[in-house]
Amino acid sequence: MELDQLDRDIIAALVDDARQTYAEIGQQVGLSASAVKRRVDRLRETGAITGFSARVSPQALGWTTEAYVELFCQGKTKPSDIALAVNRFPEVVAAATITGEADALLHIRATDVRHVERVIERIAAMAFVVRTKSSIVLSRLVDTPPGAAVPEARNESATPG
Amino acid sequence: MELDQLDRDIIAALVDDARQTYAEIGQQVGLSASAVKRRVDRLRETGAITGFSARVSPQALGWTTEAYVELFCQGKTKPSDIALAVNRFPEVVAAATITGEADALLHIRATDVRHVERVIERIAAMAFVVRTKSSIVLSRLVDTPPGAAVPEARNESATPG
DNA sequence: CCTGAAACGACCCCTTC
DNA sequence: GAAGGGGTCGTTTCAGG
Repeated sequence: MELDQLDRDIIAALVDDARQTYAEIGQQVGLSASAVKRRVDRLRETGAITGFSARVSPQALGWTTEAYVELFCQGKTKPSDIALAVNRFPEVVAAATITGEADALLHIRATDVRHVERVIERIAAMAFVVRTKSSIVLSRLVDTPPGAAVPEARNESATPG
Repeated sequence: MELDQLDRDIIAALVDDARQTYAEIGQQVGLSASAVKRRVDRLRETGAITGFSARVSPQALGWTTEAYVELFCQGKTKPSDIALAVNRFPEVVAAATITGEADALLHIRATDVRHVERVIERIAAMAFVVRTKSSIVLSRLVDTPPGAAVPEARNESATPG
């Protein structure tokens, strides 16, 4: 589907604060409340906006430790096998198959380092896993709520330096 | 701060759908709408809930490609230096310093592989960067909206297998 | 523009320390 | 008897058509 600048502005506004009223969004983007609502409804129907969610502080919920784990799997392991397996761990908040030496990269959130260790232990014990390589997160530098940036506008990135 | 089970249930409900009415949430958790609102207000004040956001489909916005990039930096590079530098790239949606060989891990979203390449090129050109090691994401297996799980309840993970 | 509904604040009640 | 948390009600504002 096609998104114009107004759609992108509306999305950016909703990513910033999903509880704004349509009138408030309208003021920001230069539309009436009704027009904004029509566009938001359309954006939801077309799947550009998939829902609305509360942003929570993992720390406040007790998730103080995170880690990235590279997964090295047996030759014939299917991505769907990995997906099925890691989905059973609530601690695995993200996972993807990747290029390079490892087959997959997992992002884990846990209550402490000991907890991370237990989860990795269990994952490593799965049949198709040959070995794992973990990195504990020391400090988070960036954690962007996605969707604010605008690829099509060709301002792909600032030009640092 | 202290979170009881009611707070956790309310958070889970809001993570699932931030646009539910207080009355609806109240039905789920067993409270009146007013009581829910009071708790939500408190959760926001204390920082457990940091805001409300629209969930967007990166694909629909044109971000079809992602990559993870390990950063190897010069000996005396400070985390804040890395943070400052990578924050200028809207394509860097997450970054953290980590244990292991690499100093930091970046998560990049871009419009296509060529775009990823350009961003990595620019990052690699930064003064403190010695080298980079990139992995393109082939397929995303898990992408959890964080906050649904409940660490304190001691159901740390399913027991797969 | 109009209607129904939700948010919001005020007030009272109950419990607990 | 003071403080914290919950329920009820009335008013205002927003969503939705």
